[in-house]
Amino acid sequence: MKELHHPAIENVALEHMFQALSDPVRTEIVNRLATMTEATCTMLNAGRPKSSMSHHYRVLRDSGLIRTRIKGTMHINTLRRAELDLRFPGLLDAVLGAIGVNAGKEAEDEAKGGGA
Amino acid sequence: MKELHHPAIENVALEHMFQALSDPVRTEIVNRLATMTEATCTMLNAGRPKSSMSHHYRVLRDSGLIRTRIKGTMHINTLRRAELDLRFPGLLDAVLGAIGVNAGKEAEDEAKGGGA
DNA sequence: CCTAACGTTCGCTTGTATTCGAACAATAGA
DNA sequence: TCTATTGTTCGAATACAAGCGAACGTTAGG
Repeated sequence: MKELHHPAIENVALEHMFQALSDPVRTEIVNRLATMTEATCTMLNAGRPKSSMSHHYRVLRDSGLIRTRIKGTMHINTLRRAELDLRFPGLLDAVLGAIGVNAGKEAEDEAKGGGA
Repeated sequence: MKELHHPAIENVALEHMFQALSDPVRTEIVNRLATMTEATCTMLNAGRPKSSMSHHYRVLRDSGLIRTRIKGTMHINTLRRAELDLRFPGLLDAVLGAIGVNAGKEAEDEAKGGGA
């Protein structure tokens, strides 16, 4: 079993978290994980090549935002909610809320023809 | 009077904000502004060359996090707290709290010799 | 053992950020 | 007007991140 690396919660750096969240592909992953609680990589690959997505999972893992556990041939991803809430109280909830707001706005923009 | 550009609050994108916050120099600026309410650029330049710092102010401005108003020869920076709280309720407070936690941790690490 | 499925890792290209000196613009004061 | 001060802008070097095909490793099933 090939273990993947996850930083200890005390070593999670705020800057790395923000960096991880600065890419729309990754905020979308985080957003989905927030509602689905867990998901395999293929469930989250939106038609994109897997090498690209694997890169994003790694960034999210290294930043401390998600945890990936291996079951059979597939990798199951979850948000590290409880741990993160201990480390940075209230932050993840606020971020998830904002991602939701942002996602809503993007949908609006698209409806107005701004996203096409 | 040379006006600087600030995005309208509706056009502030979450990803840009996170990107702006992904650099320790900038989180420090934000952290200081959170306690000082306002500060000129020289007050925030920690011995670094001003062209570098000016770049960071610009990133923070473009991301929507700070506002710079010009008074005489100096530029006075403030956080766009109220506006941001309307756009992403609770986010900025959580971020400021986290930056504080992070800053505290870094001070600890340094005391332990990890930061040298 | 052989093959298919799931993701990671490698190597490369392209694009974007950071850094900093030097030149510039705007204001204040002598 | 001349000079000092405050910050921005330009330009170039360097470093970092995204994207993707191809090769690889691991597990499941035949």
